[in-house]
Amino acid sequence: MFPTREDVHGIKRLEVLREAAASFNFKGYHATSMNEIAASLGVTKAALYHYFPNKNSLLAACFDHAMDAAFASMERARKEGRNGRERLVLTMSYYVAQLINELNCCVVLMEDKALEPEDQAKLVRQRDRFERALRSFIREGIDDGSVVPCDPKLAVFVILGAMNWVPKWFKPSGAWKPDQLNAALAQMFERLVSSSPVAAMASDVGELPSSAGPPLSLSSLGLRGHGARVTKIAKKTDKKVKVGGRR
Amino acid sequence: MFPTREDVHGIKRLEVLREAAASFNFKGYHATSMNEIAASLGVTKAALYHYFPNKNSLLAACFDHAMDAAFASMERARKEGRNGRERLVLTMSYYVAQLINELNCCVVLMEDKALEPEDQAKLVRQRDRFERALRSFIREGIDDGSVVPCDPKLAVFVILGAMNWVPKWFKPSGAWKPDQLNAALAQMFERLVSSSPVAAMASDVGELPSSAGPPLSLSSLGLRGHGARVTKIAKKTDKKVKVGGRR
DNA sequence: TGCCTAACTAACCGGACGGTTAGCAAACCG
DNA sequence: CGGTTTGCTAACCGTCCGGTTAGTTAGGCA
Repeated sequence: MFPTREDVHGIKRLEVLREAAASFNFKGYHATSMNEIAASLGVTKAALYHYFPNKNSLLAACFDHAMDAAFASMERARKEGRNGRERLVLTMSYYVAQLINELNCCVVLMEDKALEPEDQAKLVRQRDRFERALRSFIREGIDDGSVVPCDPKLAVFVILGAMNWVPKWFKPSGAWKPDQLNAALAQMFERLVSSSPVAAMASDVGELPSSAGPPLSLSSLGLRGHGARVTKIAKKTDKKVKVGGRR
Repeated sequence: MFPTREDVHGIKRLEVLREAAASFNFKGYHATSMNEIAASLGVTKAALYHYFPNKNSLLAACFDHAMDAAFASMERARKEGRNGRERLVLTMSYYVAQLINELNCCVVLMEDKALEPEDQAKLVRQRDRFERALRSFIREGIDDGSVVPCDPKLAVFVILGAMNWVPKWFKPSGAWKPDQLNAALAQMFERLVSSSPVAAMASDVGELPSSAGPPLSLSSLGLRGHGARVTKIAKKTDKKVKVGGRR
């Protein structure tokens, strides 16, 4: 027996979650009806209630997933980054990569007010912990000289804002490939906080590596770039997809 | 007769709009009921329909207001800015200042999918025009040397993301005053795109000018900062308000 | 004073949506 | 094969919400 029954259940459950996450991201939680989610999956509304007890738990599961990805990314970045700045940028990079891969979209961090009080409290606790950790990366970076002196709270807000805005304009099926988005965002964040910002950035996201070597290796991100141009790599790759990356 | 009847009507209408904008911003459009808006204003739901034909037109009016502010800010910045970077940063600065003053909150640019098709089309047209103009500020800046070579589209997305995230953590009644927020954001954006980024930023937003001189003069923003620190100005001002600037 | 209109309320309507229930068909298990 | 569980559907229920309507109050104006 290849897939046991519980396996199938788990897989379908994840499929429901992905569809819900995509819809919540696209139209918003309250504007998405259970009927719509079900119809997108080719089932009826009642079927969804075999996998989630109610609509709100679906939203809570989205947030859970996102926060898990966030902390996993941070752990990985903590090990691999060699200073505060690298850890900060890598965290964001791994995070967006993971969310784009696992859910078909990326972030969901809006709509937190739609959660039940207990779920909301849990999310707030986790998110605060995450943001505090990001801020400490900044402080760490200021101390080790990799980050420019700045207000850590504000810097983190600006970066998170740019992150959470991504779903509004980026579609994995668009002209920019996920890896390019990722590299470009990292370059931006890098420049925002670096004590020695790069003197030039990719003048076209299409010029950034689409999937070169080990995903998101430090070198491919152009970290430690300083004066050297990082553009002109992988020129003219992946320009075929025409489905608009925007609207 | 001090206020004519039409004046009163207009004032009350604006009051309705402010309340609606605040609620939409805080809980989201679909999560806000007409009853709630009315109750916050001390009237009944039906009263609202004397000022707006339906709920959706309320949302459309919010977007209209925001886009008007955006274009007005851009026009002002176009005249006052001396190069592409200054025009870009000033646009954002004036924009957030105007929205915080007029509506009690700032931006609303999410929830565009909740608009009626025709309103949505109008918004999309306006927003595209605005974003294209911002991108051309970037290109202009790259040409005149004030902006680092980069992908204009991505840079604008990052900046807009940071802007539109502001309502999630900033409250005008919080510990950070609007002017401080404004100066700090400008400093961040400045650094993000400048061809010669400042070597250090305010390490605490509280250190930034709260309301010094003509609002948002270029000098007070630390534009053209380069190597000189702009912190330590107006130290220890406005630290009294205790209402949390977050949550 | 008396009329008219603007401003507002109380009560109601229809529809949509979250969630439930009953039942059916297939798969699993002895 | 027979009984039980699982996965799902069709139909339904209660509630909430956007919007309407009828009616009341108050101010402007002759």
